Amino acid sequence: MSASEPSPAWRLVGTDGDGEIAVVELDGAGAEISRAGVTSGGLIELARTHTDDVRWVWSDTARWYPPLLAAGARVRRVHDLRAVRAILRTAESVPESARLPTHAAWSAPAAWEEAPDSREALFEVETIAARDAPSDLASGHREFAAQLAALDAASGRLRLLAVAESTGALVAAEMRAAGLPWDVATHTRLLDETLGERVGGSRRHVDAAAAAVRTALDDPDVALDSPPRLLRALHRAGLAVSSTSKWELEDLDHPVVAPLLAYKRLMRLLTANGENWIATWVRGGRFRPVYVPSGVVTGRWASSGGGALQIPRSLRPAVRADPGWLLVSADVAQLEPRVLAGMSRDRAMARAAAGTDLYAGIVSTGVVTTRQEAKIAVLGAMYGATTGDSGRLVPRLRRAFPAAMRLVDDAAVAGEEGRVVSTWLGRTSPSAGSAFTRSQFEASLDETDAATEKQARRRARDRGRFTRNYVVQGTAAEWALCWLAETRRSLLALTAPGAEAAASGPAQSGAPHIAFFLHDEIIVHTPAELADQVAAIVTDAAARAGRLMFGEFPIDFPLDVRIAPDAGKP
DNA sequence: TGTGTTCGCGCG
DNA sequence: ACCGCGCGAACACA
Repeated sequence: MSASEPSPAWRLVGTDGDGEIAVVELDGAGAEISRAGVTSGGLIELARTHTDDVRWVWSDTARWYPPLLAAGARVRRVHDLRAVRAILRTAESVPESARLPTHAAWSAPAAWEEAPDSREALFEVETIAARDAPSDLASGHREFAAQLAALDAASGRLRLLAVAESTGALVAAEMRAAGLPWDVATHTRLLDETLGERVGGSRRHVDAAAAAVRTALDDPDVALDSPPRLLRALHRAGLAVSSTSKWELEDLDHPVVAPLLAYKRLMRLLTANGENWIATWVRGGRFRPVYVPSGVVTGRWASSGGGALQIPRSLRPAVRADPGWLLVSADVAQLEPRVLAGMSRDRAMARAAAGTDLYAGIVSTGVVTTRQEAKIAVLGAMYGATTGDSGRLVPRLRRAFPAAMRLVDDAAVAGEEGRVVSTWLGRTSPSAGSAFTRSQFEASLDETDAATEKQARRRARDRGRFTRNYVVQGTAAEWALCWLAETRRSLLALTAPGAEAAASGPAQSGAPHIAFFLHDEIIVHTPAELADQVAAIVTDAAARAGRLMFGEFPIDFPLDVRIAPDAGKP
């Protein structure tokens, strides 16, 4: 948010009264400097030639950016009105006086206001909001002015979040346009190795596992794909299980266990990522999912189509660079406890995180004796575990890292009491739903019964675990967004010192591009000769993200970086 | 025949 | 059992 300058600070694009595209240059305060109508070709030309630091403003990146990308044009910086509005509408750090006005066209439908505890309603609203974000100039200008005022009145951290969120929207569109390089031959080979070769309409190893299950159960007709019928078959065989789930079967000592688990594993791969998946989702050597930035309430990304965020690790070798290109794969170890240390300013925890292995660092403080115990304790602290090994170990963590634990414990109490919580940069959790509120009210009445009280306590605990995890998962998502944005910025600077290079799309110009992003992991597809520089950029971006988020507080974000033709892990 | 729910499992 | 997701298959029901 720069001060008023003679040159334009913002470039608002939208449609005019006739549905034609117009571009308005705005000064730092958001006041109009000039206005011009353009054709769609003219807009592309504008994006190609204007590689300055003027920030584009538009209603929705998913609406405006794909055509530019298809024409090989990219923009450097953007303010995405839809994405920023979603943050500002609920952010606690925006004072009441600066809250966004409810414009009919932007606001959520009544269904959402009335049923805030319905995940389905939320999904509907987000879908409608994305489709219906008004793209006309007048709405955009009015909305932008309101957002600038709200951001001015909010914290600097929320302004950082608005920028990071908008940049994330750019990356999501760019990743879809570029696609993830996917080698069908490798994928097919992995399927053949794991599932066995095709026999008729089936697979050899799948058939063998199914036959072994039927033998072990002495039941030639057992239905393996129907949980209820399989459960009855297990009961007939004398197995005392309440479900057919993997974790329950693992503990049993019975000859059916091994082949049944194998069958489940193979069938999962076949149905989720078999030939059908390849035929549906891979075209021209690229997997192109739709990424949905902030599709998760915590601010994490979601995806739509092809299960982009659930690609099994066993198929990672099918992510394969083009000839002459390489993949730089980087992920950060134990991201969530590291951001917890940063946001709680817990110096003891930061010291434990100083090496590359936070869990080993915790062991060396003496609070637990093994790495596995450290891991279970930390995950339990962030998820709100109360029972088992995890619940038993958490109190030790509370003594060793009081500041960190107080932060998550406070978040849990807030949730149990029906309050909202916010991430480090200021994304605020959804408010308690009507079912929660009604339940707590009914339990508070004099004539309440034990069942109602029990139900209310359970709902309170459930919401407490959600808000406890929200602050950590959401802040981790913010760190990752900063990392992504810093990586993108440096990659652009690496290959686009002049206007010409920036004018070309990534694949056409031979420039490195972000090909995949998954919570705490980035994959860059790059010409081989630039791979070392890209690895340095990704590493440096992680350090920058840490400073953007937590200033000089000494918390490390060490990366595992791998340069290879494929994205498999050795 | 189509629609919505539940289970189970992949990812972090 | 302790957070957040997407997706496919089976199934209940219209």
